Amino acid sequence: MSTGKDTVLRIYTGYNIKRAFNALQLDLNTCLFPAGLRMVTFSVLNIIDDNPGIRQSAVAKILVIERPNMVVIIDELEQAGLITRERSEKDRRAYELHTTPHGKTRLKIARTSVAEHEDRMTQGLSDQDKDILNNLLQKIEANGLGRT
Amino acid sequence: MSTGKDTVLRIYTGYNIKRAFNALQLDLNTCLFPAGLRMVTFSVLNIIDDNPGIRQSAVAKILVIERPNMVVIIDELEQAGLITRERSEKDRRAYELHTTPHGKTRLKIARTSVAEHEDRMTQGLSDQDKDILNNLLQKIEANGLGRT
DNA sequence: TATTGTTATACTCTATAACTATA
DNA sequence: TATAGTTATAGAGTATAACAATA
Repeated sequence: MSTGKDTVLRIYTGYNIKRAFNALQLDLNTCLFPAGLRMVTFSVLNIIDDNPGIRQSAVAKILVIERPNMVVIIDELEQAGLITRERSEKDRRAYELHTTPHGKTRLKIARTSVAEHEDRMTQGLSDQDKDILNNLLQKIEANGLGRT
Repeated sequence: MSTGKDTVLRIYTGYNIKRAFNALQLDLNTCLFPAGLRMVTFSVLNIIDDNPGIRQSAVAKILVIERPNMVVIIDELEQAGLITRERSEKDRRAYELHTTPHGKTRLKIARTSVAEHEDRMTQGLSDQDKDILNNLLQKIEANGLGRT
């Protein structure tokens, strides 16, 4: 049946997730741009700030990023003066990552922008709706990871 | 507060959507591989089958794909013998796209695989849960598109 | 002039193999 | 031998500019 629309695909949860994610990512990157961050650098900065001294490989594991790709992300954050990379005393192969004061300030600014972005993207959703949504999304993720 | 996890990011709907989407896409592409399709070619084939004679630019608009990128996707589907590309009589600039019998057979097989994939990914979700999820995702998408 | 499809191109994201230095 | 970080590289996916044919 011809509809001229994407009705055939709207039955799929996967399609709806992709469309929502694309719209959301566009808005997020726009709102992070003034802070000099992207979705991935914002995520990494958050993880480092929440886990002082964490290693690159641990960040990579948490965010499911390949280690080679993590290197350039860490480079970018270090060169921007947002994090420090210091050799571990206990394991001289590894680096310990910390947010700088500048990084903490930047993170605070970025979090404010992201909070506004989240409010904008979840307009019309109640707090209960948001909880339900996050819960259902995490169930889907868990169903997928069970297959890895 | 150090948790060693991604708790700081789990408060964001955007992060949960990204994680769910990544898990879902991995599973989908694996399940579409035997049918010789990817997420995007499956989507395009569905749109063409649902809208016989549709133009490339219309498919691109529906799926939010740039026209130059659509060309190679249409090439791929045509070379696989799944669709035909015929000059429009009414507008000699445009092509009219149709699924071939082979394309319809392939689509049927792929839809069965994708249905299994969707069941797998939404395991533990009731029919009502799925409706709620799709509804909330479409609201988020609409909130984003309002900003374009 | 504007539009359809195209080519060329470039930039991001992602994934793998192989190296080094340490363990 | 295994691991942390790195380099090089290749494949997707995505985005823009400019062109030919047609409207």
